[in-house]
Parts: sequence; C-alpha cells; structure tokens
Amino acid sequence: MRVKDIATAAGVSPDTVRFYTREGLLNPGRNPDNNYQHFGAEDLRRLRFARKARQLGFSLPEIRAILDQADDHHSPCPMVREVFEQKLADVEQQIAQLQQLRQRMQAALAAWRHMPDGTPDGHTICRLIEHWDQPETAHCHSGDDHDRD
Amino acid sequence: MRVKDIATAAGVSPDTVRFYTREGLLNPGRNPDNNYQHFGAEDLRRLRFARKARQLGFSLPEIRAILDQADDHHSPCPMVREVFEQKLADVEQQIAQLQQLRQRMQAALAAWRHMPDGTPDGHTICRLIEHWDQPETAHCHSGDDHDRD
DNA sequence: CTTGACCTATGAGTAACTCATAGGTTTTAG
DNA sequence: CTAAAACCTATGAGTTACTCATAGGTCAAG
Repeated sequence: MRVKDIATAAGVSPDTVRFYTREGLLNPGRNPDNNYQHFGAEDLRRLRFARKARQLGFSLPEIRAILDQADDHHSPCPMVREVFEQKLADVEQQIAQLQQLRQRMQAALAAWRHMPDGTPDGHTICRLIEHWDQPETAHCHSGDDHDRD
Repeated sequence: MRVKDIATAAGVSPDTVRFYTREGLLNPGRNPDNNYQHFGAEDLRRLRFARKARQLGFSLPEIRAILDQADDHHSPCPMVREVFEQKLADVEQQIAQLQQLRQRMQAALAAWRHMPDGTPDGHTICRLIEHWDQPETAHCHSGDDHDRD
C-alpha cells in the first residue's frame, strides 16, 4: 500500500498519513528504487486505532505512548482507563465554559435589540460591546491573578 | 502609563499588552530617551474594549477591524451585530460537537467496565479502543470526502 | 554601586493538521 | 513513444491567542 491507499482505507487524507508517519505513529518500509513508502496491514491497524482514539479525545502524544507500550508488550489498557476519566472531566469543563459563553452571547444579543448603533465620537468605540457588563467570573480562589482563561 | 501599569489597570498580563501592541490594537507613544512605550487613557479604553470583545467571542482580527472602523469614524455596530449572530451559531455547533464527544466517552467508559485489560499480542493494541464502535457521523452530504471534522 | 524590578525586541512553543513549494516517478491515453 | 495526469518525496509555513524564554538595557532604592 502506498500513501493514498492506506489513507483511503482509513478514511483520512494523504497529508494526515504523512503527518502521522513523521510523528512516528506509522512505520512504513521503503522501496529503495524510488524511495516510496509502503504500508502494511500492521500500519493500517495502527492508523485505524489512532483515528478511533482521536475520536475518543486522545491526543497524538498519548496515542504514541499507547502504541509504544503495546510495541513493548505492555498492556496500555490501565493507562488508557486512567487518562480517560480525566479527559472526560476536561470535556465536561469545556462544555460548561462554552455554555457560559453562549449565555453571555445570548444575553448580549437580547440587550442589543433595544440599543441603537452609535457613531464613534472619540469617547466610545462600539457601545454594544462597551456598555455590556460581563458577569463575574464565578471562581473565587483569591489573589491578584492575571486571569488566564 | 507604562506596560505594567496599563496591564494591571485592565487585568491582563504585561505580555498580553505587548502582544496586543505588536498586533496593532494599541498605539503607545515612545519616550525617545529610553525607548519605553507610554500608554494613555485612549489605549486603556481600547484594551478594555478588546478584553470585553474577547469575552464575547470576537477574535483579534475582528477586534482590530472594529477598532479600525471606529478610528475612521464609521460605526462598527452593524458589523458587530452581523458577525455576532454567526458567532453564536458557531458556538452552539461547538457545544453540540463536544456533547457528542462526551456521549461517546461516557458510552465507552460504561462498556469498558465489563471488559478486561488485554495484553498486546500483535493482533490487538488495546481492545478497549479497538473494539469500540464509533457511532456514524450524522451528516449525509454524499461524496467520497475525507471527513475533515 | 549593586540589586531588583521594570523595560526592549525577537523567536519558539502550543495542537493537529492543512496547504504550498519544488521537485521526482509512475501510469495511462493518444 | 511520449506527454499529461496522478501519484510520490521533503520541508516549511499557516492556523489562535497568547505564554515563556533569551539577551540584553534602564531606573529607583538601599
């Protein structure tokens, strides 16, 4: 199999195959005549595995770690279980943050319906935004932090 | 005001102030003696504006466009309203996608409770992931696309 | 006069690709 | 047989909004 073949077989773009190869997830052989890469069934299995893991939220470094473990005949499953619970919590956090953003946006949009467009006069830039009061950030770990969101 | 002063006044890091300055959102003067930047009330207004806009989901290029409009004495408000509705739709899409991911993860986690950890045997890498059946992607715009999510 | 806190500019790092450049090779059609 | 299409190679830049690191220069206080 050449790049396009394995890409098609796994449902990804050839660029993705090349990228994963560069990243060390795939180990194709080489044809010395033309320097083309050739992928085998093992590579296809790894690529499909990587795609499934991506859909479950694993990062490429994590996937590489899993693959490396398996290559060393260690079961990656305990690691997978462990990482995964944290990951689910992260996703839920992200959802909560996006929902907060949506609420801010909806509130702003509602308020804007009653507001006229202003002309910039050197004192205001865009009243819609400037006169919008952001809700307090709901975290209270005191300190003069530079809120890195 | 120097960098740290305006940063503190707006609740951001000095690095962010420098970054915004590089990006052309802020236009500080220079002290010819030491080449230090000095920021005025106008810059603080712009910085606070930028932060509010960021909290509403505007990107830096968008914020720069708004600022530029205002600098040219054109009201940015119509543009803001227009961009904003699209943005809300985008956020809702993102939320939906993340919720799908969460559901995938929860389903996987539930299924895994009944599965033993396997040892890699050259045929499987990690059964937890490999034997997980991803749900069909729910879009039907036919074609042999390389699903770029 | 040295220490510490500030300032300068620039470049790299983040995530996971995608796209572009500038070639070289193989297949297919005429 | 040849020319074009379709594939291959490697590498570097672009995406986002910063953050961090490097290597200096400046300034107030002790």
